[in-house]
Amino acid sequence: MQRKLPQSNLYLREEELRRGVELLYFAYRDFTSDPDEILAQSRFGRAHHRVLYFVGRNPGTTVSGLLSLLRITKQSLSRVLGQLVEEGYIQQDAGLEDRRQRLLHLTDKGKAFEKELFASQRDRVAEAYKRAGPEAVAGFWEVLLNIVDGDERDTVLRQIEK
Amino acid sequence: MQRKLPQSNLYLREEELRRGVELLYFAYRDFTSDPDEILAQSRFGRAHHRVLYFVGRNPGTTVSGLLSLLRITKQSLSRVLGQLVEEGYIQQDAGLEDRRQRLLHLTDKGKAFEKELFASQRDRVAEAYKRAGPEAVAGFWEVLLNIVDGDERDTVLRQIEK
DNA sequence: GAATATATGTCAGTGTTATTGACATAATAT
DNA sequence: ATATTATGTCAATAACACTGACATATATTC
Repeated sequence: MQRKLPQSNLYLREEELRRGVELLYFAYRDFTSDPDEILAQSRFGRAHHRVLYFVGRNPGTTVSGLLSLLRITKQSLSRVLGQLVEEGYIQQDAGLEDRRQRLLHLTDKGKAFEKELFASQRDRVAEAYKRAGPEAVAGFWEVLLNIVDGDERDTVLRQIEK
Repeated sequence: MQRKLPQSNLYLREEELRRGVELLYFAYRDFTSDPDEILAQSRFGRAHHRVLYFVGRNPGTTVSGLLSLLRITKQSLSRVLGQLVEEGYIQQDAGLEDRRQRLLHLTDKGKAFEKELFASQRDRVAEAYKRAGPEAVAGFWEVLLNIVDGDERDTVLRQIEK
């Protein structure tokens, strides 16, 4: 746990906080540029990537499951998901117990594309982990998890522990 | 430095990499939602926030300085910057040595607004730092810096050490 | 069985942020 | 004088998100 800082260290504290804000901005900017380059060659964008990614990680999830995980509207998802289904990246099956539901799965084509997109980020993150070392990586996870909304941490933990 | 993992740990490694990808996604999503809420009450968006932020951090920077830091096009910046100047958040002065340049500064109004926007993220990040502790924070910085493009790390370091 | 709720889909309109390409102006450098 | 640089601007386009309204099929409840 962090020791209480004396008041006189408020200036230093602000610098540390701005450092976090800025590193998050720059890291996220570069981290998303890898898949963006691949996506630019197709008619897909970042939103399609997110859907492919989370359907891949949660096979059999439903439309509303995706909606609450991604926190976008049904109309936004509908366009993106519709294109992915139409072009054969995602397969929809009627729910077994509740036939109103659409259970979502990646097709082989979808799996291959997701793998390619993930690989571009995997290499960057793996290299960063290697350079920073395992203890830094643990701190990286810890701080990021605490930046997530308090009432969403359980959802995120369930997701990353799959 | 990370020890070499045996081949049999490749599965674990992929889980660790996906954890980083997912935490970055969720943390960034919530981290940007704070200023977004404030911005939604004005006619400004996330792009305006970034310009306010980096002009505030680099008083006297030029248009091309901002362009290379933010990596957007002149046309995209032009619209956003123009609105901020017109509404009195940013002041432009002709360069002292090169009068073609526009040296950019926040006005008092701009400083106040930037402060309000930053406060919303500061509280979130400060709380996360406190919960995770100083060692985790150091790891958080280290990994994020290594996620940034190699050829941009110097630029980012110069920025965060201001 | 009828009424209500849920899961999903769809239509029309809007706004923000970004892009590219072309061209213009003013100031500096050669 | 000419070329280059820093900035600004116009027009067109695209991705991604939003709201509001309405439709359909299936489940649940009274």
